Formats: sequence, C-alpha cells, structure tokens
Amino acid sequence: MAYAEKLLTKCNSLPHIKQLQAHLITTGLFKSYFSRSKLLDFCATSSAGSLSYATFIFNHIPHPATNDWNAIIRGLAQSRQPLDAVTCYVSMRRARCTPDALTCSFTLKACARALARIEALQFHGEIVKFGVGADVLLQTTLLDAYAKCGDLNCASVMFEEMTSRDIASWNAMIAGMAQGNRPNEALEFFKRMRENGLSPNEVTVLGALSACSQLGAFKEGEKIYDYIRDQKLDDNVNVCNAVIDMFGKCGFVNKAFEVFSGMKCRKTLITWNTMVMAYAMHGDGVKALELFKLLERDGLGPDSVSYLAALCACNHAGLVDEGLKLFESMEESGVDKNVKHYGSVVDLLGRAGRLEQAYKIIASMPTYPDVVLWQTLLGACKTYGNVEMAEKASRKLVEMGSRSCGDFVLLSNLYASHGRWNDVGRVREAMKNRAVKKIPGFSYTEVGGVIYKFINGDQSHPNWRDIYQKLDEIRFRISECGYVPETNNVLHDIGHEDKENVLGYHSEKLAVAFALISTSAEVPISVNKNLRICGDCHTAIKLISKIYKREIIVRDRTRFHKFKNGSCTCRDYW
DNA sequence: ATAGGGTTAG
Repeated sequence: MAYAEKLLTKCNSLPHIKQLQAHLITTGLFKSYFSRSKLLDFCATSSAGSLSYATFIFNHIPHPATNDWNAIIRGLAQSRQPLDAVTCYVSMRRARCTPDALTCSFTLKACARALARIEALQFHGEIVKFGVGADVLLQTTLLDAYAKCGDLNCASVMFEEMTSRDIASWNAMIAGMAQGNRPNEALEFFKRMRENGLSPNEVTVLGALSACSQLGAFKEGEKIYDYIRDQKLDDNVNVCNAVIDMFGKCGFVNKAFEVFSGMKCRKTLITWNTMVMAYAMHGDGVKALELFKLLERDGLGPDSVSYLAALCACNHAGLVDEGLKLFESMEESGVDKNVKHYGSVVDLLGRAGRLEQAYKIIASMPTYPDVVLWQTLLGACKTYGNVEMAEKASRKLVEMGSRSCGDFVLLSNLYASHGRWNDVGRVREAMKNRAVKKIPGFSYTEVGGVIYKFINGDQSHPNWRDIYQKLDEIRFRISECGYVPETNNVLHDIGHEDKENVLGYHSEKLAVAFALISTSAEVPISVNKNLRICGDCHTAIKLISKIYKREIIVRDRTRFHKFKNGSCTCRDYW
C-alpha cells in the first residue's frame, strides 16, 4: 500500500497526479480512505497540484469521509480566499460529517489568515462541542488565531487556561504580543518562559527581538543576541535578519552592519532590504544606495520593498534627483509601484518645493491615491505657503472623510498665516462636526534596564514632580539661548500660555527630562517616539544637547535624530 | 483502521 504514497511524492505536475488517480481507480485502491485522501490532500495543497482539480475529484465522491473534507478545507485555507474554508466547513456539517482536531486546525488557520475574529470565536465553540478542546496543538492554533485577529485579551486568557504549554505555545504568545503592538508584554512572556525553565529557540527569539526593535530596548536586545550566538541560532537567516533590524532600530547601524557582513548563512533579499532600511532610517543615504546597488550582484533583483527602502533613504538624505531617477527606473526593472512608492516620491518632491510636479505624479497614478498622499502634499503646501494647492489637497481629504487632526491643523495654520480668519473659523467648525480623533503621542526611554513610557502631559510617573521641575529649568535655560515655543503646532481654543504648556509637556520632552535627572552625564540619552517628532520638540532638544552637553538620540516613527552640540543629523530635514 | 495539525524577520 505504501507504494502509492511514495509515487505521490514523485508527482510534480497535474498529469502525474491524474495518472496516479487513474491507477488508484483501476486497482480499486481509490475506495480506501487512506490513498484517496492522501491524493486529495496532495492535489489541493502542493504546488504540483490544483485546488480546483482536487475539488472536482471531491465532488465525485458519494460520501466523503472526514479526511476528504479535511484535505479540501486545508487547501481552501491556504488559498487566496481563506474564508471559503469556513463555508466548506458549514457544508461538511450539513452533510452530517463529524469534524476532528485537524478540521478545526485548518479552519482556524483560515480564520487567522482572514483576520476573522468572530469566526474564530465560533470555532472555539465547535472545538469544545466536538471534544477536542484538550488538544495542546489545537489550543496553540486557537491562541494564535485570536492573536492574529487582534484579540490579544482572548489569546492571553487561552494561554493562562492551558494546563500544559510547550515551546510553540509560548512562541505563539510572544509573537502575538510583539505583532499586536504590545512589545512590553511580549518581553514579559519571554522572561516568564525562561523562568519556567524553557530554552528559547529560533522562533522565540524572532518574537522577542521584534519587541526590542519596537521599544528600542537595546540592552535587552543585546542580551538576546548574546544568547543567540551562545546557542548558535545565528545560522538561521531569519534570526540574523531580526538581529540586524533590532540593532538598526535601536540606533546602532554600525552594529547592524557588523552582523550583516559577518553572517555565516546565505543572505536573502530580506536581509539586504533590512540593512538598506537601517541606513535609510539613520539618514545615511549614500551607504543605503551603495548597498542597494550591491544587492543585485549577490544574484538578487530588487523587489518593491528594496525600492521603498532606497526611496526612503533619498528622502531622509535630501537626495531629490537620485530618488526621482530611482522612482522612474522601477518600470524598466519590472517592479510594480504601490501607493507607498508614490507617497515617498511625493514627499521627496514636496520637501524640495516642487509642488506642481508632486501634484502631477499623484494625478498620474493608476490607482486611487490614499489619504496619506494628500496629507503629504498638504504638509509640503504648508511649508511653502501654497494656499491654492493646499485647498485642492484638503478638498480631497474632506471628500475622503478624513478625521485626522493633523489635516485640519495644517490647513487652519496655513489660513492663519495668510490672515484668512474666516476660513480658520470654518475649518474649526468642520473639526467639531466630524469628531476629529487624535492619536495620543507617547515616548519610551530606558534607564537602568527598565523601560519607562511617557504620554503627553503624563503625571503617572512616581517622580513626576521632579521631572516637571527639571522641565521648568530646561525651559528657562533654553529660552536664554533664544528658544521660543512654536505654538502654531497646537490647535485648541485655549490661551497662548496654555498652548505653551501643552507643548512643554510633550512625551519626548518628559522622557528627555527624566533621562537627564536619572542617568550619568557620559551616557547618550535614547528616546523612542510612536509618532513623528514635532518641530518645537526638535528645536528644544537641539538646544538641550548643547546646553547640557549630552548626546540625545530620538527615534521617531520614520527615522533617527541624533542631537549633538546643538544640531541634529537630520539637518532639520525630516 | 493507518497519517496529517500549532509558533517564524524587511
């Protein structure tokens, strides 16, 4: 019997599969569940097979068994329309066929891929109903499905209720937290796992490193890297890629490059892209472009992510013509442009004041431009005081139902700077009517191996009075050097003095003040912000770096700012 | 009746 199975692994095209199918039918083996569902499964999931042909065979089976259904559901779960697997499951139940643990496993995978939280929840019920709830593998699949669908609370409950957990369960929890923007908790689970006597494997460290990257947690990241080398996990490309990314995002491009050039395993395109992006984030456009050119020599062609990283590098280094050339060369390289490439080039042109050209590029897009594109153009209009173009962009934003505070602020500021007070009032009215939402800004900083989080105007830190006192001192000292708060970054119906206060307690300022009072003078201060740094904080921190003789590194949403002796590596271009 | 399923970087 086993020979049919062996033949199956030798099939590498649909005609082969059909031949084997014919053979099974003529010898009567097709009636045996085993050979038949093996064939179905192979046909539905391997690259040699075809899902539609598998479905065709399946439809001719008079009374499909659980295994036959499983093969089709598995194939559908891996297809472009994963939710078809759920539909198939419904048919299976209607045909009164009983699901087993594998049926549930495949359908849950489908839910996770489709981000279908409600369906995942319903399958949780099915799992209990069919008595397979005690299966550890299935529990992990379920936990992972909840996490991928964004329901991290359900995922945690699942995890805590598990009576036995193996390394994959921990890995799913750590990766889930890291990917769900809860990096602190990811690291907590990582710590707990080790306290429970388990040794992290290559999958574990990927999740933990990703959490460190998000937090800019350099010390923790370096400890994990030591462990990786100790356990020889660095013969895995994915692990190397994650280490490079971690060092890059923690502000140590040189360390990232050391790892990149010292890799013992073969680099993939992702490795190259990660390194190009790291240079881009640090504003080192020349090195980024050098690497971008070298990547082709490694036998790899740049893909859309490579181009995005290179464009980003041009943006952060102010290389306008290089960027434009790169953008135009995409077509002949056969790499499709997506909305992010357009965004990058519009940003590039917008900063250089080439607003008409930027507008033309948006207009030439084959797909609809998104909100971010118009916001980028609007921002450039503000910088160059172009009211007509700003109105065009804002009109588009309003049409698209924008609710972002920044759009309204920009337009309002532009009107204000031209003394068009009626229009300012109109924009404010529109803001009220639309319940504009504002993403809260927060910053992280690490002191003594502990990561502290600050929210704008935060008073939750035990030493908040000391921090605010330090900020008062800072404000006094930088004012002596000519600092004037840039209150036009704030749009509220409040007095001038209050505006200064809102700005004065931005999360990045709180983090810097806290670091100043709690670290020694030799260590550079490192701060990590979720949004882009505001112009006022940028000016203030430049002065702080000079007066307090401290190097301050701020990573914002898009890049690194290294402040030293009164200037920043972004050269005020970001 | 036999086996198969979970965690993975830009």
